[in-house]
Amino acid sequence: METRELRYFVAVAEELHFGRAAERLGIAQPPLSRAIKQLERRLGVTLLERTNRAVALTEAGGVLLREGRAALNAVAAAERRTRRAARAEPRLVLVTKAVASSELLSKLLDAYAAEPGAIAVDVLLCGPGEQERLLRDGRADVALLHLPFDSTAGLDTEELRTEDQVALLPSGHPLAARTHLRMADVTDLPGLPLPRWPDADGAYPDGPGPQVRDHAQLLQLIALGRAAAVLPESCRAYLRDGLAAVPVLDAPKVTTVIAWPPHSRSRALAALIRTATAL
Amino acid sequence: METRELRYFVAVAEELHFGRAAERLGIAQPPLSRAIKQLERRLGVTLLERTNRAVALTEAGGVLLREGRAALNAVAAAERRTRRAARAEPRLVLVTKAVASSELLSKLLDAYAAEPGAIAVDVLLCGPGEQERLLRDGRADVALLHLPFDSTAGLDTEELRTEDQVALLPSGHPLAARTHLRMADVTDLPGLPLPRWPDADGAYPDGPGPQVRDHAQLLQLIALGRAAAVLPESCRAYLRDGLAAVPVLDAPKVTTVIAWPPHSRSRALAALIRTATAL
DNA sequence: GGCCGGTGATACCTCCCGGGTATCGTGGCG
DNA sequence: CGCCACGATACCCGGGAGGTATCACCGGCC
Repeated sequence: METRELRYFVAVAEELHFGRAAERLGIAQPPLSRAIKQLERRLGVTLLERTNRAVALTEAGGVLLREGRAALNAVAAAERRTRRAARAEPRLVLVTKAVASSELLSKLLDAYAAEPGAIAVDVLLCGPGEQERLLRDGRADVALLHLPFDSTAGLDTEELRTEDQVALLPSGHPLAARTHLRMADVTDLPGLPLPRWPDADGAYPDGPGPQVRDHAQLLQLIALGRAAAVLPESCRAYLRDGLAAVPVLDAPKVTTVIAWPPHSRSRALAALIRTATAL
Repeated sequence: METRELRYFVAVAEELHFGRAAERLGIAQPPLSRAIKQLERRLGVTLLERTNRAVALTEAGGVLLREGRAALNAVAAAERRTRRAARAEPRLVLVTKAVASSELLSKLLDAYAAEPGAIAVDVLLCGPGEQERLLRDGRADVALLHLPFDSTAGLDTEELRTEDQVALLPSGHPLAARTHLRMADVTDLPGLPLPRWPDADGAYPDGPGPQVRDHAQLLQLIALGRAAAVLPESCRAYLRDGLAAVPVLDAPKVTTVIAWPPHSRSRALAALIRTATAL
């Protein structure tokens, strides 16, 4: 199976429309029809159910869509990492959520920079759930993830530290004076809904809370008395006027892990991971 | 990058010889030279250092070899899983080491078979270290692995149970009468070396011990007084005349995990995993 | 109910590129 | 010094990927 065939199939499977898929691929519709048919013949498998008005995935087609995307990611990652390896001065790309503990990160970067043979590290900040994709398709080398929120499926990881969570509230709020809270106290505050983050495809789930895209927005909304949030303890570093943090006793512990694609330990990456676990 | 180019490059990178690589690929040498050169031009990266007598990988070439193998595996897995998904009656393929605890496995298979909607499970036995490859290239759906021996890099896992290790000795051996042992007692027994297992590419590492390929061979060798081994406790199930098992107090605990490729949870696989964790 | 429009399939052409054979260039080695 | 091993180059051929034109099918609509 050639990657060209996979790209074509994934396009059709996503659009469920040969014409639009062909346009997206920058080719005409007939060659696309032919390519898909040839792919089906070579596999000996029907991937798409075509009625004259609609295209639908078969069971096997669904499998190939899922697996094909992963395979295309792997190919793209191979290409990107090869290109990057050839650059004159190698760099590491570390990706983490914008919300993450900047204190741990800066300690890590400082400690790594002090290592002999350390190379430059680019820090990439992204929204939640995006890190895994960036690692997978080769745009990033290593990530800081937060369990249990992020999935480590298909990655190698080392635990760095575990912390409790606190509720971030407007400082004037009655609960802000309490010494501790429970999840039940925070989940259903009148007028203070928990915010909604965009999911993998950039859409927001339904619900009451305000839509937020980054950490600054979130803090602003909380300070304005329009939202509350439960965040790892280290977010206390971001406390400022108008914000209060109160421990939430029964919130799940948050574990920060360093994660990297399996089998991709270059010397530089190995050194960074060693530094991180030694912190 | 097309999979054809990747296959060609991997062949050359492994052989470090255009002629042999071409032969392996079933094509002539000139088109192979051309294809590699074209790949290098398109990537803008020198992958191979050719002197007139020898071919060597560059840094970037090494990266592409590693990543390219992974990508080719992913493509092959997509193809195999699609073919399998199209078969009339779906089956699950479970792979485990031949050495593994047959008792846990048979409990798992029985429990799963009793589930509503259970499908047939093929059990594949293989040598150590082979499981990951089988999962990765789509020949298997799920594996039983043993930490810390097997790598779970790039797989999703759930822990099933943890057990101590015992030394398997010929029953006539002086140590066989002891109530317990330490690793130091076992690693350097005169005349009873630990066996050598083949590694990923089928070759045996250098060393004194006899070469073994499967569990039956190993037991036979131990019973014959030609080897000793340290194995998980559950291997007591295989004890027979001529064999004795003695606990090894400071041997690392062995954790059996069920592992599967990330993001590939079909309904049947999810049910099997649920059954396993509920055992 | 016949016509239209949207959609995928077919027919047919072109041209690129992947593959083959023959040969060259070069450096190591006897 | 000449042979040989090996990768590069030159050149040719055929298949197949891609394009255009058109067909076949069917749902909807007046």
